[in-house]
Amino acid sequence: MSSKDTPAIRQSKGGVQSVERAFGLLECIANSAGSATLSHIAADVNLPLPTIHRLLNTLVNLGVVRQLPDRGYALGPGLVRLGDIAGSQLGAVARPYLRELVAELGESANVATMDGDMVVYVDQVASERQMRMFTEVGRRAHMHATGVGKAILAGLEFEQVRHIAATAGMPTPTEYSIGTIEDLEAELGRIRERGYAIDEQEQELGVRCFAMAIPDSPVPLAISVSGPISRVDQSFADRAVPLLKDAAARISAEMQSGR
Amino acid sequence: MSSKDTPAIRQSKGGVQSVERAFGLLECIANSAGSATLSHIAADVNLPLPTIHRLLNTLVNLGVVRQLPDRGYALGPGLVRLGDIAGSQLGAVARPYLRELVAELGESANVATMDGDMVVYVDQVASERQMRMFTEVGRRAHMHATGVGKAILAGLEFEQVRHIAATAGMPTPTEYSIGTIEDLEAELGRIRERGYAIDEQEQELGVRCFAMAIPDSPVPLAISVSGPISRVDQSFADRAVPLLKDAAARISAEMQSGR
DNA sequence: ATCGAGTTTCCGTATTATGGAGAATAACTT
DNA sequence: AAGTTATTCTCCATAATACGGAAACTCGAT
Repeated sequence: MSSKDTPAIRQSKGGVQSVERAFGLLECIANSAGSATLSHIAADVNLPLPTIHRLLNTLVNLGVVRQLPDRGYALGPGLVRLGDIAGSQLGAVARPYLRELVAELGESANVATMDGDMVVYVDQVASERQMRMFTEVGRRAHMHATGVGKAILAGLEFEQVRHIAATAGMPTPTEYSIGTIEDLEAELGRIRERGYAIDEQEQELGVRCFAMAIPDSPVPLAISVSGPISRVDQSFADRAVPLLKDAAARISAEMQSGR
Repeated sequence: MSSKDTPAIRQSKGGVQSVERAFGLLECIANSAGSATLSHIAADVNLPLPTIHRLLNTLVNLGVVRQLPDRGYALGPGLVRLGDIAGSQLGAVARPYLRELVAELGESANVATMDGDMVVYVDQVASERQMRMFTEVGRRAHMHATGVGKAILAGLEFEQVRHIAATAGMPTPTEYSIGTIEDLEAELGRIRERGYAIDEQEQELGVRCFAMAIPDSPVPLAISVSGPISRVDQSFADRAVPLLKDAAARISAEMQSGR
């Protein structure tokens, strides 16, 4: 999928164009699943070949792009590192609060963000229980089928929700999963009303999860606690929801204030 | 830990300095756990304030850096996205082969690359077993203490191995871990001889792992299968090693051909 | 061996990033 | 609260830097 509307490279005034161009190239390679040849890139971004070549060379030297033996270009391991750190730093703000949640509730707690049209878990504090939920950090999942995802979606315009559902699709991991855009819309309404999302065995059978979006977050962010339905019942919810709400508010405050 | 030897910003000739500087700043923020203020950054990289400011502004506009309300700077979600794509693209080539390995052997399989002086896991296919190994994608670990790390080291010059061990250090996570450069050298010899690496409870007690480097890879890459010692025994090895070898060869071939 | 698409190097030009000086804003002090 | 200092941000003349046209080169195909 080369691109939809040839975003070229956004040139905001006051910006350093070499840098903007460099990231334009990265973006372009990212969209060109796998490798991209020099001329293929040149077709996408509208720049003369020597310029692109010089820029790419610089990126290769930095380890951000790697050059394949067939001279194609691909994203390099340097980006993996930076992205990983970026993710963990996002999660770092929330971690102490997750710890509190786990300590008070005894079930695993997560933070996730939206990346593109999916949720990606950026941090988790696992419960000490023998049987516990655990979600790999970095794992990506469909938004409509997770508590955190639905919590984030509830804060978006429906137009955007529709677009996300369209591009990412709406698979149903379990028989309880939401499968249609209408059902999703209705569910998001309920979430907005009550202020938190419930994942009722929608992601995995036997697992219930309560999730809440972090208000006014610079990036979309949500936290959740989850565990087996046997333990995570109504009385659990009664204890969990106020704690979640409190944690979300404090995380929000801390992100606002910088840190 | 501001930095060890103030790497400043590496200025390789023929490179675009704005871009090199921009990544220098990202690197600097990455090292400054969490946020970094403008002047804090200025102390690390040796550049005048206005220059840094302009560069950071550009990065903020690109979504690669986010500015906190207290004017501090932190890595942004754009990097999470790029890093994630970079990782999945590295892993994408290997994933189908990992799937095969998991299907045939029933234990988790991983791909990792070397980034700087550590290994970073770029993809994993987890086994279906209840008790299973799992390694977060993006996780970094010391090279001498992991199967994949040792497999990669075995393909390097000893001078380089020595340098990596010196900069990264040689901690011993378990009593079986390799703790001295001499032992490591000897172990690498054995690995070269037999063609694959064994992690014998060196990373985590109770876990054994067989790893093999991908030959002639554009970036250092290795794959592994790992699981509890009870299941991952000699008869497992007999089945696993040929499969690993085959997978490594096919991944190598596919990476050579580009795409 | 010849061709041609794609890639890389060269180098004079002027566009682009630069950083000193200073205004504006926030933080700290009395 | 008002004064003081530290830090961040804006301007703009300067020249250093990135630019891109043209040409050399590499590789795969005929």
